[in-house]
Amino acid sequence: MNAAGTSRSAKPGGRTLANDAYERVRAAILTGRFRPGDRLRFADLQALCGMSVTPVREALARLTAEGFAVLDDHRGYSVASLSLSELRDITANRKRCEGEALRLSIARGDAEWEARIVASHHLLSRLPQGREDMPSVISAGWDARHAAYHQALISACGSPILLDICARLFAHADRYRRISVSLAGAQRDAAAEHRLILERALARDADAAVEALQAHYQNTADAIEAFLETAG
Amino acid sequence: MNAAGTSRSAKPGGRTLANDAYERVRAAILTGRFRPGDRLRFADLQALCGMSVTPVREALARLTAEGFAVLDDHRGYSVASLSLSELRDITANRKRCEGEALRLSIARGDAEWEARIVASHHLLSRLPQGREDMPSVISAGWDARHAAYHQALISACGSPILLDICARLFAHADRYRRISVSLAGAQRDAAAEHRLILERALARDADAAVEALQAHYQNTADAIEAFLETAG
DNA sequence: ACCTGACATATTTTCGAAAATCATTGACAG
DNA sequence: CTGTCAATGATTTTCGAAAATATGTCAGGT
Repeated sequence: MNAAGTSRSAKPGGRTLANDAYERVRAAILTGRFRPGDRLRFADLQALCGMSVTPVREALARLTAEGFAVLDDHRGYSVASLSLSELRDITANRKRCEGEALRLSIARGDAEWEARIVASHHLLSRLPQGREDMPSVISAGWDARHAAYHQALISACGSPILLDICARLFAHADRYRRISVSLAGAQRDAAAEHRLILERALARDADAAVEALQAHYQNTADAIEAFLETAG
Repeated sequence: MNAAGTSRSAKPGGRTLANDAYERVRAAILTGRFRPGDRLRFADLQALCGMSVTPVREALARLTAEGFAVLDDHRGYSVASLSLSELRDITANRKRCEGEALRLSIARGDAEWEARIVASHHLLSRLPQGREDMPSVISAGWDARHAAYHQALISACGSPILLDICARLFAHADRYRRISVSLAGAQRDAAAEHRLILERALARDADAAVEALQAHYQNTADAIEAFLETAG
């Protein structure tokens, strides 16, 4: 019996096998290891996760409700595919929703919120975004810190529902970004943009901060668009 | 073999038992027949839907991802409970998201969009919102037409993601409304507000139409709040 | 060559029971 | 009287196989 969690080897991720399957498949989709359009056969996923069909089925049901997988009745699940129009739709909604959430956070955030965004930005700035050698290991840590920084920025908005909407939009947008990075190799350097957003948020200049955040998302989307048009 | 659908008696709703269970349980939650906080035992739902545990489990996984049920690992599912703070959060986000969607629809909508909102409003106006006698049958039709009208209003916004967000917010808000109506008995008359929104949308006066829509949602929320504070 | 239909295969969907986990009860010690 | 702990019952979670459905193949006719 170790201190944290149980001693069972079969449930690394969550408290149930279904949770474990959910986290594994979700991570594989978001990182691009399961590619857009790929079929998600139960036999494969059972072998991969080392469990029966029931928990896998539950995991795919959740992922489908979140838009990461699609189900064709009696024909099986597959990874949700990418499209230029969806990327643009995600980006537009992200700019609107996260922009509003940032504005609220700047209006309502206290000193602890300031501490959260300073700390999470520091962690992010201390990590290279990615390199040609060992891209996977480094980028795994960077991806997590990048998501944590953006979450911290809007964490004082006071609306759990808005936070949930933003989290979902971020996850979908990040899938586009990670897949285009992993396939294109190159990626742009967003460190300056992240710093600019932080400075303006700390200065409580909502209009300027929101403008910087929206420009950041638009720049990211433009880079992905360029990739999708050539390789997609 | 009849023309539409299969001849199987076991699948009235969707093409699979899991779809059927999903629709049944969802409807029961949204109408308030399954009350907030109620436990959702598999034995009960299996008996109700006439199927085994697997499809029921899949249905509850989907409903949980949509926020209509909550899961406590190894302790079971239950109907999501209501709270004053959540009602206010839903209302604020609804005003923001649907307001923006209506503004986009007014800017982009063509003649077919106009026809949709005129037609759906006509259907809605031809039905009494509810009466003391026979409330359930009448209100079932009214609820559907009410949802259809609000969906039509924003149907030309051009953003599938925004439409999805609005649909989810509407469903959650409508659960609050239906439960408060069914428990309080009385309900306010929103016909004039619906007509005002339609007129301003047809006149392409976006600011005025959005203002009327947001006032409509705020008035509805205020009535529910009054009920929640007394009876909740 | 091309379409049709029956057969065989692959895959999903569902079931019924076993295993695992949680909640409750009641005995017993402090 | 109070708190701990084991035994019991209720419920969730998972499994392995059966049933249902879709997909692919191939012979036969036009």
